[in-house]
Amino acid sequence: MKFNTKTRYGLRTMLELTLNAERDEGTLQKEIAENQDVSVKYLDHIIADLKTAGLIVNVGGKKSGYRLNKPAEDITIYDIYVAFENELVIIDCLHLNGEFPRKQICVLKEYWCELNQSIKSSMKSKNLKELAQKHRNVNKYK
Amino acid sequence: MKFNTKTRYGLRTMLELTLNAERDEGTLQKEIAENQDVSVKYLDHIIADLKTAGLIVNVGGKKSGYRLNKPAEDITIYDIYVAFENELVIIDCLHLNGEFPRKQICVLKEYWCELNQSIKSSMKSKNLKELAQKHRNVNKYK
DNA sequence: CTTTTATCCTACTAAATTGGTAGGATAAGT
DNA sequence: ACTTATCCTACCAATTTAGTAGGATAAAAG
Repeated sequence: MKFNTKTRYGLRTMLELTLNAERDEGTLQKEIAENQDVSVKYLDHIIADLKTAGLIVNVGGKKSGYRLNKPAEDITIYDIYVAFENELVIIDCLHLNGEFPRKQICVLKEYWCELNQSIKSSMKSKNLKELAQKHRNVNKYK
Repeated sequence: MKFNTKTRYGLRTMLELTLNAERDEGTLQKEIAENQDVSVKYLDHIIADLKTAGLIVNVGGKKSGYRLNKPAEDITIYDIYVAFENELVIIDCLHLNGEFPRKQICVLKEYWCELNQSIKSSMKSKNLKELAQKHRNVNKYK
């Protein structure tokens, strides 16, 4: 029961882009790799996933680099999670409908469903803007 | 981000023992295996873990079999989870204190911590007695 | 007291997943 | 023309998962 490193690095990447959002240039892959202490090569995959999910874009030309593809307050932790995994499904059989072969399955399946929903909504309730604000606040006097 | 099958089978096993708690005999491994559609051999591991965790006991003698080792309302989903895994730690570095090498780590770590706590307390807030009652209620008129 | 049956315990394993690295093609800026 | 950044596909070692297998032990039944 763990989140994978892609999601974690992906979240860091997204937060970095959010913090850089106001500045003139976009953010280069190399820059992110250095700040987040991950190889450029591995970041390749992470950025590819974030792009595919439509969360970031690479604006070319002068002052090129990656930028968020929508306002930071419209990107939740769950959006970032889903960029790397499928929708959150904490036990495999959760999507199955219809027959319940085992006598206890109903009530337990219901429980897993509730937990699944609860985790999902926790992740949906936090967006990048909040995180960035909090970060700025924490680092204000340093 | 999934719960493993041991935890799922373990929970089913525990619920079955709860539902059988009032009857005279304990519950045999074989019986559980049949009801839960899992091999006796695999159940071996599951039961071993539950025993090690102190959640069940095997009472010998006449009317032998497994029983809960404490009242059903004192056993939570989280207790069962912990019988199969360690304490819930959704990202590896969560326990680290002290240095934060990356500039964003503070606020993100804080977020992961909160999520971790929230999942934990969801799991702690549901106990076997509630599940069993709900189950009985659902199956009342069948 | 022998046989059967249930539990206990250790070892093994095939398949899937994770966390990357490697190589090169492509494109674009200088 | 050269360099640098991105894009894209393939590969891989280590770990985890979801079991099976074999046999020792204990205890109940006949």
